[in-house]
Amino acid sequence: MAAIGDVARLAGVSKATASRALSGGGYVAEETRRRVEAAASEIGYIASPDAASLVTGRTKNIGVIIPFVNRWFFGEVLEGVERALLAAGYDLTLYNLSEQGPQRTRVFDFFLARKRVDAVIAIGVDLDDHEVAALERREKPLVALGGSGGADARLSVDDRAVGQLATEHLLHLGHARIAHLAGVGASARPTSVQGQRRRGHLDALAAAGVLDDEGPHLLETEMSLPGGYTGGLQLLGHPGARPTAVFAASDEMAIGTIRAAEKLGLDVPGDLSVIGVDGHEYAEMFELTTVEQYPGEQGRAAVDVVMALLLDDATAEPLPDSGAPLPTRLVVRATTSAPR
Amino acid sequence: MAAIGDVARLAGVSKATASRALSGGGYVAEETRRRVEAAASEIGYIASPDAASLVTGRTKNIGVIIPFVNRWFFGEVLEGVERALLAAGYDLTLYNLSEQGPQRTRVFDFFLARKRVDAVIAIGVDLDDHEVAALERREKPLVALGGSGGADARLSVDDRAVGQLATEHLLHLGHARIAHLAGVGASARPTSVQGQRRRGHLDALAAAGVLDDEGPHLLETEMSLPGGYTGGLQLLGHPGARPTAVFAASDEMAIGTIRAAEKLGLDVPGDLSVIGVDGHEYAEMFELTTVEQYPGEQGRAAVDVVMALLLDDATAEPLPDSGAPLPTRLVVRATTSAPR
DNA sequence: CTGAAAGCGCTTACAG
DNA sequence: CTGAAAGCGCTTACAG
Repeated sequence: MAAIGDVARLAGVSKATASRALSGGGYVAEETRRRVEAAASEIGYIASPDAASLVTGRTKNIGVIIPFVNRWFFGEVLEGVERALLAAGYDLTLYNLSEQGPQRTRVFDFFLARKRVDAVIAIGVDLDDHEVAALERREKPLVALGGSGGADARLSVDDRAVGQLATEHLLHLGHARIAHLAGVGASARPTSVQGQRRRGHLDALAAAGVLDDEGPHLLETEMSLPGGYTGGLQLLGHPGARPTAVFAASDEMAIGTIRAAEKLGLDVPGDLSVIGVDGHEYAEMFELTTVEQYPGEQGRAAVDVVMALLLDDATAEPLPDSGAPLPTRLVVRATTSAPR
Repeated sequence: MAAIGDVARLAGVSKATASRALSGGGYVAEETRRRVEAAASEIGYIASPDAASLVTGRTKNIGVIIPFVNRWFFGEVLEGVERALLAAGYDLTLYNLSEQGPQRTRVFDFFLARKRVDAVIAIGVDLDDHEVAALERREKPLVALGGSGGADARLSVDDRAVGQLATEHLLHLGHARIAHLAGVGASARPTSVQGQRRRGHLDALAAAGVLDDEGPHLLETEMSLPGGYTGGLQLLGHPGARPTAVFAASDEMAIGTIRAAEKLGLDVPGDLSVIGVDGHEYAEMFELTTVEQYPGEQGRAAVDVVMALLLDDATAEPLPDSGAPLPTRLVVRATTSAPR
């Protein structure tokens, strides 16, 4: 188990000098540095991160908490975060958080409370007060991507504007009976992603004065493809005034809705227009009109902010991207058209 | 920054006793233990894992290397691993490996080479000699789930049998012109998952004597839904003897193929039977016939093996599940039927 | 530019 | 059952 003492001996210097040559700053003669490096690589020396952390207080490790790994948006963000972290020489410790429950508290009170990470990135999680407090006590920077609850920095799409834009697109095409398939919790938690999208949808309807047509068609369901399928069946199978358009809160839901429409013998977009949100990798294949966002980029941006926070420490430097919402873009494809 | 010394002082014992009371084994009077625990929770003490690792050599941290996070199978496995690890009190450090390239070597030579993990779980990765050597040098247990290359233990589905079963199902229904949509690299790397599935497919055809019908219809493509879509278009759009059935190497490919068939105006299963592999969460919605496997369980099983390896150390205890292939099951739904 | 020494926060023989 | 001491492998003032 090669330790730094071995390297030092082989190079004929002290451990202090070996340490400085290998990692720390400090002056080291060029010639000495070369000798130390040669010695290190000769015996395959790699510093123990634990020992280094113990003295520097830095772990070079970032904790990432994320509610799903197997939803497109979250998976994309995670890959973006991982790539950026790796490039910066950081490890990523993953905490896949279930909705609620004892396992979740365990993560905050036990895992995250230990001093093993330099900072935490929370992706799309709604932090409650207890959780924020648990993190604050450890004085670790917390950067959030979407979600809600106290954080040192939060990157976020303007989900209300997204919802508004999606619905405006449908209104613009001439639709009046527009249903919204929202994520579970949209009305209960207005600050959540799904809540904001729903809010924007209602804003657009209200602004267009179509709200009272015959009351809004709103349904909450899992933000997944099967969720969109069963929700779509529900929305479209109901007798009476069928909506001519659906704004689904995610592309996965939108694709499920399209499938449901097909199942019921409805033509998309002839009988029903469908718009989603995300820019999912399947969107093109399904010719889905959607409001795109760029989760991979978002992950990278979150890492940039973390790195800035870790550097500046107390300094109140303006953070990269601070303030401005993350970019989104309406992409019109073939699942939306004027109503018949 | 509460340290164990503070706890000890508050409880009126030595650091050694405090340590024993809190974590280590060793005898501690019940009354003393209570006092120490009270003191610890009073000041919110949590042991520094780095300091503990330094002396015990155990990090309570497992490295997981995985090629994708955003493919259903891999996401499921990852969630299963994460849950099991969390339950065991272990952290999960994620290494999302790109196919090849400098970033990949960096993970093996730099990240994994450090002493930050107690063991490594490799999910669906084909390790080359250099990589295996890099891991062996660190004497960390390596357990593999699928994939290939040296490992201390490998859990695996019998992919050859899976391919055979899928094709036999189609043969049994009376199909003779059966195409196979294989994963990229299936013929180049016969030991890979996609290679084994292809092998099993060919076995079944050969056994049934239909191989020479007019030569096998084989196409390699990305093991994703868009991959299945473009592959399906290719396979089905070709003039001449169109296959009456397709065995797709994954459910995502199968769903893409179904979509392609619909696009071409073909009825499934009337004009084309489709079978996949996985038991994807979308399978039911698409009424997809498939050979199911259980990635969440597989992840959990891999963790069990790691824990056994970490416990037994040198002991050559028989590992849980050792030998037997992981379970799979043919689930017949509505995308396969007898040919017209 | 380099070395000796102290110390990061724990755990673990070793005595008692 | 408990305590004093050594040590895990580094890094960082402090002298020189």
